[in-house]
Amino acid sequence: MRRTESTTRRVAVYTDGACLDNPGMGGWAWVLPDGPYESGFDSRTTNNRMELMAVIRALEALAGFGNIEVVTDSRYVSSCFEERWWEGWERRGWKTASRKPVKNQDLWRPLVGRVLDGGVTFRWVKGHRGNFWNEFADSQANEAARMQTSNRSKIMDSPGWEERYLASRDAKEKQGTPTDELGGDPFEGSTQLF
Amino acid sequence: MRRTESTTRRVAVYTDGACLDNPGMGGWAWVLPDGPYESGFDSRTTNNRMELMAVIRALEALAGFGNIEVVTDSRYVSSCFEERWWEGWERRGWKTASRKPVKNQDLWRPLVGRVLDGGVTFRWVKGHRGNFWNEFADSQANEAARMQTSNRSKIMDSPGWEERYLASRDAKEKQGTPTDELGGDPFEGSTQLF
RNA sequence: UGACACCUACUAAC
DNA sequence: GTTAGTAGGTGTCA
Repeated sequence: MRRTESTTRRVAVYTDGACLDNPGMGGWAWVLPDGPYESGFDSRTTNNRMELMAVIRALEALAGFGNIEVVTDSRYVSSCFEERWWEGWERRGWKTASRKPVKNQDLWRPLVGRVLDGGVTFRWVKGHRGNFWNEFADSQANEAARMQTSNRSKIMDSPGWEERYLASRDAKEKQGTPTDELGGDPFEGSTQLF
Repeated sequence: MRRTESTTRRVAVYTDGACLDNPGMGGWAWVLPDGPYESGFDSRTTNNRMELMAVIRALEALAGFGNIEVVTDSRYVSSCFEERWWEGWERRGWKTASRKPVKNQDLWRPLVGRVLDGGVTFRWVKGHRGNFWNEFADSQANEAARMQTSNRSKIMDSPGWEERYLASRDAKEKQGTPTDELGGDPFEGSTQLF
């Protein structure tokens, strides 16, 4: 089941979760820079579950891409893979280092499985530090939590949108407008296509 | 060192701090209703330090009163005593609940000490909600911050002014003009004596 | 003990 | 609408 790397081009997806009153009303969102995004909510959840949901739903929606970089501001999410927490969990039968059951296993188990299938990497960015797409995902997750509403870009209903997204992204990068870097204004010289 | 309650009559002192650009140019002020007031400034400070300074300088200037009610609109100040934050700080060696050093210890430590000596209580009022003396203190603190100047009522140089303040306040209250209540205009039927 | 996130509250400003 | 100064807390892991 291991996927071939670079059958498709790499995409970076920004994910974030929000939770009012933690535990409380939650929201999650993922977004492709200058591309489609999706958000959802839960009426009673935790911040960490929403961070996980954002990643899980992103990987589902982006199944058409072979190489996905998940950008999150949650160490809870990124460290699981970057520091290989999941190896200890499996070795100990899904117990933490202090021998208590790992929380949120209903979300962690499928996610770990999907990541082991390959084609998924993680990048951590500090939250609220001016990373435009991280903050965009944050605002979408917050709106979803606050309004208890979902959003989904219509473009994802039309087949082949992945190739068109990659093409438009490459065109913009040739113009010298990187869509994936910290600090730069990704709207500069570009149009929101989706 | 615990003071005897009601050796002297109770006074309410309104304190406030202001800060332009936080951190930036700051000012503080305290005021006794229809009585003396004092203000001061700092060229580079924070809003919270100015709120603390207002209380500290008030308690110094009002040492002649045995029972002082400090009226502030800062939860940062009032909650320290009303919710006993200081107990946790001392228990944890002046660390916050998240194990980081308590900020502004140079101001907090002497203030906590003074309050523990007794005769000081706190009352919180919401800022900018029409409490006349809170807003008066606010305007004095703002002027001090903006002009970087100090003010101090001359009456405080004449000995025994405390008793005269209490007498004049009681006379006004007999006229039915409470000087210490929210919403009422304390200038109604009264003259600024100091 | 550390880290990150998610909040809640008040104030101060822009 | 935004940011900063500050505290209290929970969600989670090593």
